[in-house]
Amino acid sequence: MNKDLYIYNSLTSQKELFKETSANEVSIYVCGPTVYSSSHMGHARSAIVFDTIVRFLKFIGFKTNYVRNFTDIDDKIINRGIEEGVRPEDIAEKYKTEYIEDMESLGCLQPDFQPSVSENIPEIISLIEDIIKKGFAYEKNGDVYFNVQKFNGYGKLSKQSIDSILVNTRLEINPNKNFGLDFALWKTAKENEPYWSSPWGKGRPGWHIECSAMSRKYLGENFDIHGGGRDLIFPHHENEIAQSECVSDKKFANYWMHNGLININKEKMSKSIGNIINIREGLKLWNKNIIRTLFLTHHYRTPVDFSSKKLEEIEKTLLNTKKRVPTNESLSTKFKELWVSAMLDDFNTAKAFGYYFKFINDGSLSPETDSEVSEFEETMGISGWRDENIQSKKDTIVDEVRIKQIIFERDRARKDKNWIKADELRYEAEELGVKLLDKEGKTTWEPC
RNA sequence: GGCGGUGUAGCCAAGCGGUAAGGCGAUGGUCUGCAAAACCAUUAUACCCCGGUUCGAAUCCGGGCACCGCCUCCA
Repeated sequence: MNKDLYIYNSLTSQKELFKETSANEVSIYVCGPTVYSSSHMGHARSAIVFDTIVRFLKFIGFKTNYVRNFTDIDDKIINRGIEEGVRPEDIAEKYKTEYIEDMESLGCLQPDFQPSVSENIPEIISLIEDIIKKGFAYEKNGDVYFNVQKFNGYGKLSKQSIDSILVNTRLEINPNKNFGLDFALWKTAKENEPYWSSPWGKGRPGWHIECSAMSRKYLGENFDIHGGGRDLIFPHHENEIAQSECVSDKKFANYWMHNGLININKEKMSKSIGNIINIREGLKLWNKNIIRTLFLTHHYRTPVDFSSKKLEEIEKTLLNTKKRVPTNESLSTKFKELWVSAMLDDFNTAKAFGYYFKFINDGSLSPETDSEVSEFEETMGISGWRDENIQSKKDTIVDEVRIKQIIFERDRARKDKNWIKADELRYEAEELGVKLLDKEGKTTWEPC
């Protein structure tokens, strides 16, 4: 079987043959959440995509060093704390715990490391000192800023020149900055804000520097894969590159992977529009296998429309697949070969799922005698789903006593071959929101 | 405006130079009093438009049109 793995690299805008820096190991850093509110479907997609990628890398024999951070020091957390009259660290702790629980509910394996900014302040300060020493940053009134113009490759990830960014960016007016695009590595604490002591006074890290510091700490100055949502390309990842490479003089991440974003009913999901779907709310309605399958039947780089119509379709697909658990003895050795080769081509889960459905619906797989199906399901993180009740929960309130009465009456009518009466009773049940099912001489019902 | 991306059946979605995966839906059939379920079968000479390269293009190149994202906090 061909073992070459190709990855689309956002930095070069093309698929490249993957070559690990350390034999048979993959180091991967994925940007995690800023913990100031409940995590949403966007976090879910990113986590599921990279969870599946890591599972697959393991499956083909790599050892993985997978790091996903928590940004637990941030203006938004502080603001939230002020709003709620709670200490910022309590806000962060609450949503960190929630996030970990949510990821587990979604069937995502824990990363090898889940560091937080608050635990890495010394590393951050030391990195900022290195940047200043190299002449790429300057201190002004207790703030430290990165000198964007000094860094040669600035804009290489987002494919923009400093000039074009300058023209097209709304810049905050900040007298401490030498240049509009310079960004903060360290910010002076205002009154009542949490702070850490530093060579530049009491303050806290800026956004971006934490990922440079933590990836350096856990994976080294040069590592294999850096991932995150598309929306992080600029400025977050662009700034990470600048901060890291100016110090190390090495390439930061070899491969940049960016997952596509979520739309809700064809509209962009965003904080400003306010159409965020929380993971917890989603999981009340949709089983994790349905959510995973929705995401994984799309290529990770394309947008996904998250709608109940779509989810219902996936539910039906999965239900059908579940019913068609193959029992025959035919062996289709091609299945594994095909889905693995799809995955080797830039983690094409959508194509892999196509083979999965095809082979199961053909009845040409037999999980009892062959581990191929479970191998696939394990890699996609939907293992064991056949044992679970994947049906969505419809909270229809029904009058069970009345339904039983209808069933009884209809049963009698059917024995009398009074089909007109029987049908009338069926319609009556439907009006009560219930569908009657005649199975093996017995009548059952389900909400419709 | 700058940069990036997308346009494939009713809907969703793979495909990335060799003659259109898969899912949902729909239609016909078997079965059932009727339904439902299940099973069988059918369901794009065709990939936004116009040119070009090629023996061959949904796939590459040029030019349009439409939609989306980033450029502001966001996964």
